Amino acid sequence: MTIYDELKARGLIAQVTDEEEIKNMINAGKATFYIGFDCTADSLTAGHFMALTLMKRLQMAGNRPIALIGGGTTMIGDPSGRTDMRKMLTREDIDHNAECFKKQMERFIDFGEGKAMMVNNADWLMNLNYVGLLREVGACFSVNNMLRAECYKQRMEHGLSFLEFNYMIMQSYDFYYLYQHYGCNMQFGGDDQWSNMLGGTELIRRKLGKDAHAMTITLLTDAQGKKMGKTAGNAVWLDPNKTSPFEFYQYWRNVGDADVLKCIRMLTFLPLEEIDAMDKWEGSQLNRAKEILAWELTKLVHGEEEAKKAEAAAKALFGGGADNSNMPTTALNAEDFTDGKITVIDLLVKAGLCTTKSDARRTIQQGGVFVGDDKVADVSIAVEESRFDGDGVIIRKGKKNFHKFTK
RNA sequence: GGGGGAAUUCCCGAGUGGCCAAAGGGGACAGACUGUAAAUCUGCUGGCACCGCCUUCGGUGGUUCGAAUCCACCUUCCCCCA
Repeated sequence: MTIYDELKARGLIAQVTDEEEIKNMINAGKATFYIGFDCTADSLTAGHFMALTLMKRLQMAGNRPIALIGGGTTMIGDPSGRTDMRKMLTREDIDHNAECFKKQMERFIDFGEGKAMMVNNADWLMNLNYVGLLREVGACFSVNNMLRAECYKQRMEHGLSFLEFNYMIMQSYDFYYLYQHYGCNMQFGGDDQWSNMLGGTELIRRKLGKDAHAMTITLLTDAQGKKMGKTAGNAVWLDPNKTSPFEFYQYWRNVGDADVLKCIRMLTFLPLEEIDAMDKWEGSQLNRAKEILAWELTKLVHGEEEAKKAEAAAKALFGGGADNSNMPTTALNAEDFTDGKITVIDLLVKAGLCTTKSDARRTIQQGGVFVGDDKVADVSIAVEESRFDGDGVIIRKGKKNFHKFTK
């Protein structure tokens, strides 16, 4: 099976500029393509992960990826699909974030000799001269067309600043620049980037009279149409310090029935035949598919060692096993106790299971807290210091949140 | 440049002098039912020393016994005219 057919079979392709051209190019391993990543935070997210896997798939097929870190474009802020303006980041923050991105990508993509490269658009965008840029590319953009672009739609209702309006031009310039300096003939990106990407192919055509191509990746959405890779508004991070491997594993272990196969297909490297076989699974059988999904992704992102631990911890908690050695754990010391005791409320807050004492109190009142196997019946209950000896005490909030305390 | 309007708790959005920690919806969280799923139902959703107290309604000052509500100035945004 060719790489293009595989991408298609996995449901990864959303839109393409010229299917035949693109198919031939990537199947032959002739493409030098780029994907841009704006560094708005200090870690990549599950959303970026899909782009990285695509990069890897194409790399394995012999194509040459360019990972573009958006040190320059992040100074502007992409308005695509957003209802409000992004917070302005300082140059220092952006540089720091770019550095973090770089480290995470290196673990995933082989940047060895001639295999792939990484560039930062701050290197060329930051030195642009306003009038010079306007004269160079300004005439190639039609404001009429730009205002019609899908990516600005939402912003036309709430207001779009001139700063952000220029984002498309910056991204187009990137493509134009990479085409000339690195022979980059294709751009990939999330489907929300489509209009920005076309800006680039258009610019290349007008300035250089050459064809460059663009292809977007299907956005990973759940059955309700919501973007996946987020919990309660927070991203699922690839940085283990921001989202622990266990939490990461649990996120995928908990996806809805309707979404498991789609996720496996789009995100893992399992052979398609194997996935097609799973397609027949139904009902509680799908739990097995969820385990596979969580295992595969955790392994890819955090390594086999961490994936094993996360899986073992999950089995211990939900499957009744005894191994709880990998549970998030906090060690208490003498100051934490008053009169040889510590209240359950304090434990909940300390563990981060509850954000405030009021939150902890409420959760207890609703019967959602357990110490060991015992339901906490009253908000004033405290735990004796001696119980923390040995294996420690496991405190649970709701069905899925655990924390172990030791001394 | 001129005129009009808006800013409320995680989000949307009611609230025009005391009955406001602030309606309603969404989301989140907890309970029941389950398969660590979905749907559904119930509870809950500022903080704390929790029958009480404290801090919030873009910002700063003011009027008043009392302000999310009135006044002044400021900031940001939207709309119309140029």
